[in-house]
Amino acid sequence: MSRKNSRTRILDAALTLITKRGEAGVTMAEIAKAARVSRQAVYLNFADRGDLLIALVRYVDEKRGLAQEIQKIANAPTGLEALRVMVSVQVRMNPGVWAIARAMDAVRRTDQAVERSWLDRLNSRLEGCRAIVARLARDGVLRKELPASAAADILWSVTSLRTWEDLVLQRGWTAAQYEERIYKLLLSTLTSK
Amino acid sequence: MSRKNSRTRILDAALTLITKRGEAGVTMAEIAKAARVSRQAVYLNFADRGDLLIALVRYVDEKRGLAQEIQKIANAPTGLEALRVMVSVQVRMNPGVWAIARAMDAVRRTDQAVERSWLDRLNSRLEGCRAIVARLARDGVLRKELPASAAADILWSVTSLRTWEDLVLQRGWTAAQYEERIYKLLLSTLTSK
DNA sequence: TACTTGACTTGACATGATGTCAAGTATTAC
DNA sequence: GTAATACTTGACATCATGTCAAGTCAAGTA
Repeated sequence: MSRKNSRTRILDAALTLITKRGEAGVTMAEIAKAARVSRQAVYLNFADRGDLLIALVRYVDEKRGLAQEIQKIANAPTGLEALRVMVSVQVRMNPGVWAIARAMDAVRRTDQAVERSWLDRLNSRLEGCRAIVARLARDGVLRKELPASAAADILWSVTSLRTWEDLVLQRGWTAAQYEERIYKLLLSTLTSK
Repeated sequence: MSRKNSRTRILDAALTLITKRGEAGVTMAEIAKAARVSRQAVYLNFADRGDLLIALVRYVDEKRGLAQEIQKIANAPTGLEALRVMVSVQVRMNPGVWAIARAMDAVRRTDQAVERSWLDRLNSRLEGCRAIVARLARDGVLRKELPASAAADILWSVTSLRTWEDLVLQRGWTAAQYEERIYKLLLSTLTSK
């Protein structure tokens, strides 16, 4: 068994456990057991809990093809189309990602490295939002009285995982409802009709 | 020293520590020390960590006069005014409340009682949102194509502590900017101009 | 064939937080 | 003067994290 095999087995096990049990009380020992590996093997592959989580996010991104999905947004013909595609990408990605995001959020207060990784992702999402707002502005559909930075912040916040969690997981919106209503919200908030 | 004194001293100490240090790694021993009380006194007054947190939210609500603030919303002359007052109440209350909310959110996954208390508050806020939406509908300003339940969900999500945290704490919006922009967002999303 | 190396296992250990228990002390209330 | 109340002190069990040392086992190399 090569190290690589162990490593991905551990990642898969962690992913399954955290996704299924909502992050709470998933212990390193349980992850090791689920990966059919000794607890110490986990520490040989990952420095600590935070390190495992950071690796896990990357792993999930890759597994789900995040990069390609983001490309789809950039490839949209217009700013408005980009907006629509962004919401639709979210709808597809979030169900598989939110549990790991919760887990990171829980640890980041006590783990510098996790906090950095968290802020990294946060910033790159914000960059994406700025790009879309810039396109809206170029297309001349951005509300005149709204500063671009504020528009990007709003887009970023409204399309956050947290909002999705609130509306879909808590309030029971279907994916289709979320997609349509959030798009409309963004339309009426960010654009002039 | 009566029990009541110890109890409020503990609550004040916990409030200060959690508010200052952002909830992470605030230990029962630290709280006890800050309250100049033995660690066991904490367990005599509160069953466990979760119980302390639950008591803490109530304590903060009372201290900050949450009930009166909510009354102000109900007293607003129109639905649109209620909406505005709601946002303004939020701006004033959130800074003193968010740290405790974070702490509860962190524990609720592993603590049934905390989860119940969390859902309680969540539901009562949702009720408040429904009431405002009902007033908007009665005033005839609610968007026709938007179901009241969806409107309430959106209002609830947009005015959540999380959104406030994102925009004010993370993105650095001032209180005034938050108040104005969120009100406008709600206006353009929920009402027909 | 013997030797080394890499990847892992086993089991022990230190640390730190939570929550519990038993026994003692001081203040108040009757 | 006694009993109850509200603590304090100190010990203890439990559990998760992370570390360490020694051993196994298969593959590649001399």
